[in-house]
Amino acid sequence: MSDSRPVGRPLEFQPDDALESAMGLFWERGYEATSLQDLESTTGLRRSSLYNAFGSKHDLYLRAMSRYLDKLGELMFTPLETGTEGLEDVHAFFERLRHGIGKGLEAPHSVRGCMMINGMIEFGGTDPKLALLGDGFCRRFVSAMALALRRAAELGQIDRESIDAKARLLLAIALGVNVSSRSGASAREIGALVDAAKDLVASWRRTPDRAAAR
Amino acid sequence: MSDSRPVGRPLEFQPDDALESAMGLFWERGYEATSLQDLESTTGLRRSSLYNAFGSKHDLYLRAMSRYLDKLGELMFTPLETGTEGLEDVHAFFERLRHGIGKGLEAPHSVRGCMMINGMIEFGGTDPKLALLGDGFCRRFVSAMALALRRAAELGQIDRESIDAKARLLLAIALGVNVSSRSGASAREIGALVDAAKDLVASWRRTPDRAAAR
DNA sequence: TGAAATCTAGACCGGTCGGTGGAAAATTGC
DNA sequence: GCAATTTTCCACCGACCGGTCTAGATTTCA
Repeated sequence: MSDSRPVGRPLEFQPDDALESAMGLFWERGYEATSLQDLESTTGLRRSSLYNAFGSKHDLYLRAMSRYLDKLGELMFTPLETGTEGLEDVHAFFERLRHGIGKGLEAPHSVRGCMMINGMIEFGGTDPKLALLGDGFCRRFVSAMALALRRAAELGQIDRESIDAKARLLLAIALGVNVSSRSGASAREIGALVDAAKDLVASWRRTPDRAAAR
Repeated sequence: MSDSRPVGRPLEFQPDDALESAMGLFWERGYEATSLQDLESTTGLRRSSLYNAFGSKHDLYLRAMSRYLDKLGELMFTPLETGTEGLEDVHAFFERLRHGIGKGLEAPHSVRGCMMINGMIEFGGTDPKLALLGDGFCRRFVSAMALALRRAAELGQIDRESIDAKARLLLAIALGVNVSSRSGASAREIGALVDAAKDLVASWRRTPDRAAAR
């Protein structure tokens, strides 16, 4: 079971580090616009090392995307899934969205949007493996959000009806926020959008008896 | 003032036709993934003719995008701007969105999403001219939507408050719908999303006196 | 008919693309 | 030390990239 120490010359680099910087480049420029030469210079590795470690450019991209999704999931979705506060967890999610998907993912100065969304649009169903990742991403978003909303219903904060539809609507809004972000919207604009989303969520709140609906 | 008939050999093709098919290709594949060779074969023109008529690949792309925006504006935004029905116009907008942005723009079998959104994501602020087009697109969306909502307010259908925020939220949702569409969501899923958007709009309706808030 | 103007066909350009192969370097077990 | 193994370096590959150029075809005007 224990894998023996490999024989031969040892790697001179940390594959994880290389993957991390490759991820950053793909995230910023997309797949087609990133050349092997670009990857060489930002990872500091030669082509052969990259090939040896990851296979083709496309394989490397897929690996980078998976890594991105892992991080994203932990940062954005896990809290939604494990939270116990119902609506507060949903608000917290949008608060995280406001301050940038990049937080904790080492966001650069430039705005990159969400790497998964960028990839889905660039490939547009062309690449089955990427489409699968994209599908998983959307499903996880919806299920995590629905989970939090269902908990909110249990807590009596909102109605039990049409929770899935609500979750899907929030997915669409989050997608929209990311598109806006990537296309250069100001922090103010993104902030306003997040506020609107949170208002929407707040509007689902059951009124204790009759009071202000908003 | 009257431009005289040009001297020399006349064009053997309709520039508009070429632009139309180039638009279709860029729409489907994006900018980087579309080669001059691809453009030659789908337009049926040689490089020199394309260059003669449109300049560089990038110029051609920009022209194609402008054409797309013209059509899109007329099909999607003009009705919103000239409508007189308030909320009904907004519902009609989403109904148009449901049946595909491609309608009237000769949507192909495959799903292409919105060409402008695809472009904004692919370039991500890299290209100033495209960014300008994207900005104009978003602004027009928001202003047209706000116009319709303001008319709805005048008709007493909704409150006058936070109309701009509502319009921006609807933009985010529409962006999200297009992303979902491009990344291969089924017609059913898109339909559910549009339904949720319409429900949201409907929820803004002022209750005549007390009746159902939803 | 001929000069000027414009367009088309397609060969051609240097550069870059993603990817490969081979020799040298570095480590292992023996 | 030696064979085996693996990685690194870097030159090199054919293909294709966006873009240019020239020769010849086709038109208008005189």
